Amino acid sequence: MARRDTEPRTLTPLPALETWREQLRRGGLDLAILLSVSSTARYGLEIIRHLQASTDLVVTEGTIYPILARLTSSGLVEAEWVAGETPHPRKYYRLSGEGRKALATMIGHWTSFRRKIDRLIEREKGSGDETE
Amino acid sequence: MARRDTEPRTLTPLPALETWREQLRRGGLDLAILLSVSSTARYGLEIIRHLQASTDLVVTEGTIYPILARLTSSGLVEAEWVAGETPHPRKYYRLSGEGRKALATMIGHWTSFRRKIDRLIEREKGSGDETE
DNA sequence: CGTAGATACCTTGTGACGCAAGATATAATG
DNA sequence: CATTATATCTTGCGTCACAAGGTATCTACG
Repeated sequence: MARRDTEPRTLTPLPALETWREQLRRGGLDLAILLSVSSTARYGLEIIRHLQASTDLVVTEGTIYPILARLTSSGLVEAEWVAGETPHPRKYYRLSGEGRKALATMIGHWTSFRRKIDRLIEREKGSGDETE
Repeated sequence: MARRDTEPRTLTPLPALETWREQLRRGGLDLAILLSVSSTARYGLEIIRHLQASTDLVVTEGTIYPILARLTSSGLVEAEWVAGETPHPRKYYRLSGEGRKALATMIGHWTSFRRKIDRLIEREKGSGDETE
């Protein structure tokens, strides 16, 4: 447990930009996690490592377990304990049937949302934004 | 004030998908609003109409005024009252110098984030997701 | 004058969320 | 027994969007 003890815990009012970045992430986390367990069953820490390795998204334990619990209780993923094969039991999560439908819907929403923001960026970029 | 009185106010536990959609929006709202006032000064209700017209993003007054206040107090936009020319005074918002820098940074973050999610979707889509 | 309607801005109350930090559990090693 | 490594879960904090309701100002009608 000697991991993050060099940082004195974020007490600053967070310079507005940092807070925004965190906000942005929030919207994608559920989607990212569902995608992580969509083709293979994975356990908690494995999901964290998978996201980090494949997308650089850094998710901590305090973040992922509440989300997994929420996704489980709403029926989008199913959890199963697997013990014996590893030193410590692991809880594997996989997408449920309902989750698969939800995921398809979410991907649709994501695509639509992404398009809206991108369109706005392109429109405003070329509409007189020259300040120099 | 007879506008939204047909809907009995959302009391349902929100079927998980709805909550998620709202979460996703959150991350993009600041960005969308900054973009709205980046090339032209606009007042509150005008921003709402502009976003609706150009991107279908529906933002209500209860949402936009707190955000504008936050963006103003953190120095990313500047506000100016304009009275006399219209029946009712309007508060025009425009991007500040600092806001312009922040906007550029945010666009960078947005692009990077979007790429991560898109990559994840493509990877998982083609990695054994056939259930039929 | 009164009041009704339109426009515009702002505030309050509610529920939800991410996350750092810490707690808990298990098994192997010294 | 203590430590280390792995793994899951919980608590406390600050933050946010948003529906609903409130305020202020001008015009129109009688």
